Amino acid sequence: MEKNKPKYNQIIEAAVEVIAENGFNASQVAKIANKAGVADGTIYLYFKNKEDILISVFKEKMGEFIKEIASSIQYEDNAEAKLYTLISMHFHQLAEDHHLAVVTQLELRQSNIKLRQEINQILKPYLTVIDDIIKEGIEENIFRDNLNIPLVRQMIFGTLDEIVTNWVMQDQRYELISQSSDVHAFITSGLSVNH
Amino acid sequence: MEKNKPKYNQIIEAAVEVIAENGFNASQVAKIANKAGVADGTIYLYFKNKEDILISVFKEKMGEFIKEIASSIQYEDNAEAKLYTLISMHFHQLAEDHHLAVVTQLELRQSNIKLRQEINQILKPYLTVIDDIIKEGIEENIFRDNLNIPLVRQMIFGTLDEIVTNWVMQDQRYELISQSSDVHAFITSGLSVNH
Amino acid sequence: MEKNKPKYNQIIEAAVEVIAENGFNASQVAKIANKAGVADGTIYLYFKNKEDILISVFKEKMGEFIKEIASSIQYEDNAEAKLYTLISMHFHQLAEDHHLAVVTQLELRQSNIKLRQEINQILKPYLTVIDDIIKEGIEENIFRDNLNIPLVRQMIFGTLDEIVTNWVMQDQRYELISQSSDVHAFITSGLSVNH
Amino acid sequence: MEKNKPKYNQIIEAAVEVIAENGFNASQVAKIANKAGVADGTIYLYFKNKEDILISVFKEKMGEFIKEIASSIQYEDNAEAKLYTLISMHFHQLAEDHHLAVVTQLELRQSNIKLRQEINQILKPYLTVIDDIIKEGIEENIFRDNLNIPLVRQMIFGTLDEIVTNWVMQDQRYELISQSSDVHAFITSGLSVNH
DNA sequence: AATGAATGAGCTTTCATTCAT
DNA sequence: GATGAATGAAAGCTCATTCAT
Repeated sequence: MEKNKPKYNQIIEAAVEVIAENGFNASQVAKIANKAGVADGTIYLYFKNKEDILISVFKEKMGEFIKEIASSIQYEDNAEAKLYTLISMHFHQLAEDHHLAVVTQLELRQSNIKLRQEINQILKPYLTVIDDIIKEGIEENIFRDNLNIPLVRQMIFGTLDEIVTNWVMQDQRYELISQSSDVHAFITSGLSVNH
Repeated sequence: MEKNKPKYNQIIEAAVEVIAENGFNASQVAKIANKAGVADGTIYLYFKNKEDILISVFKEKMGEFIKEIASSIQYEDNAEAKLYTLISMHFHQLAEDHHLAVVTQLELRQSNIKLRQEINQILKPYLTVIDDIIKEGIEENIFRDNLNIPLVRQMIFGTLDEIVTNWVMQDQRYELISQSSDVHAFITSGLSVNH
Repeated sequence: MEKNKPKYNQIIEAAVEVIAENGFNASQVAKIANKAGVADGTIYLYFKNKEDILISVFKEKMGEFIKEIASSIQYEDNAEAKLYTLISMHFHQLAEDHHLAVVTQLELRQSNIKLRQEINQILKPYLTVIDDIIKEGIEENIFRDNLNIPLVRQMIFGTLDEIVTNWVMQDQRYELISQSSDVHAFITSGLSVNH
Repeated sequence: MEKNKPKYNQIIEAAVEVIAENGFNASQVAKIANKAGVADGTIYLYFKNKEDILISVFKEKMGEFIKEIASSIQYEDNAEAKLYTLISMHFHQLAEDHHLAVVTQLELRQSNIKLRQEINQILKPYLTVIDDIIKEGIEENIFRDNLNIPLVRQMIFGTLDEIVTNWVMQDQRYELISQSSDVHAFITSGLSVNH
């Protein structure tokens, strides 16, 4: 897969749009090809099959998503600040890109188990970022040192994910980003050492 | 929909098994009919279409799920105890029913948006139960009084849901129920007044 | 495969016609279904897949072909007479059924190796009939007793098959059946004890 | 068709190998180009289309095949000896070249009628060689003078062809060349005057 | 002459749903 | 009410061929 070829990116972008507009099951390869301005067969020069398009969409988009967050938090100097940045950037990036939000929160969940496991692999670096913040908080003596890290990570990710999914399912009728503070307060309360 | 007819329940039970065993996409109406011991056409005497089977499955199973929890928490006498019971029963019921856990956490998510919105409607009573616990906690002066209730509810539900989904996707290789205390501690720390 | 259902036979007959008219490669399932007067999907109630149609066509037709020959030769009372009947009936049956001749001599040869091996299995009973005639001729002291039976059988079958194929490929412009005597003379000369 | 260019022959040789290894239907132009070490498009500088490659393969290979036989028999001084040489060389050449045997006996038969008619044209010189032997045998008073020459030629060619095809389809598990004597004996008995 | 990226027509098979019995 | 044979629309993928470079 030659990712620097322009057609590769055309197809990825077209796929995001088509999936967001038509839903996962109604996203025929022909529709994606048409929106990308290439022939059906061209898709198969860049992707192994339809599933490969979907995985690649998620990989590319999630890669950018994580990179943005990772590069933003590196300048924050404690775990609480990093967590706040992670939460607000998580909300921010999805609030900014309507298609992406629909695709990640709703459409990609409709894939089969095998595909979801691949998606989980792609998510791992993000989960590692969360883990690292928790560990740093423990070292900084901000968070309790008896935390079950995988469990805490699931709680954090589950919270963020559910909030975004709800927001998307309610047609994004309310302000997502402004909830960052409340969410951050909730999570840090749950993790903090009792002073 | 004549729900007291025995065939209705046969079909519902068959559907849960077939979906759990074959996955959402490979759950043909013919397979469900076969497992239920009825003819394909008979399905359509009890359900409008395939989607209606799935919604009904979720409605029936979720109804029982919520009823169990609601009846258990009514005897607890404060919000923290109720929350603990809700968490442990949530985990308990899904840990006990392997098929149900797979169907609710993985398979039903593969449905389209329209179906998922119907599922969300069915979930509402459960979310109301959570809301009521939060409100009670505020009244009892156990939880802070400035909580954004819908947001808190999303965080609680998101946390529980993500933890169960993770557990199912890892083939239920670890003990789910024993995590109740940690999860309860995390959530109540996030909500409590005194820290 | 329920062979007494009328649709099964409709499809077999339609398949022979469609293959004879359009050739093997241009014989779409849709064309066969159309000619048989059934829906495309109905084909798959009676046949596993397209290849199964072709094998079944050959099996059914070859079954009749062999049965006719076998029942005709049983009343002949020596190997030479039996061989003559076999030759003339072989020619006769294919000369009578234009579609069948095209399908067996030309179209079915275009199948892949796997299919051809299945076809060879179906042919076996016919080859056994030939073998039995040779053996009988040896016992009757009409044919030489040092014959390599598999080789002789291949020579007989190869001769008949090539003659029919030539006749079909030349658009059946000459009389096939009338060649029976010459062919019979050639073969028996090759097999006879030298008197 | 510039047949003396090296790429022409590279493509022909590659085609024989690819067809023998993959079967007729799985022999994509791209595979042949790849094995020949040329670009897909280059194929079309030397051949009109895919069918033209196949016809050319047969033409080239059959040309050599016939030339070998024709030059060998010219030194034999009677029809019986010539026939023996023809039979043994027919077997010998195919037994020596595994790929060629598979391609001529199995794979090229899977082509459509039009292609097979072209192949038949290419075979004509070989059939003429057989005809000439028969005529010579009649003149030499070795063979009967009332022979139907085209029919006899079909019987001879059909016999040889069927024997080779059988041998190829049985994975060449037995010795082909050693059958020459039996086959020769069978055929000459069928043709000879004196019995 | 040579390349190889791009094209797009073409076809088997599945399965939710119907309806005559 | 119950059946299950029949329906037919729908879509992913392949591959021979082209043509701009």
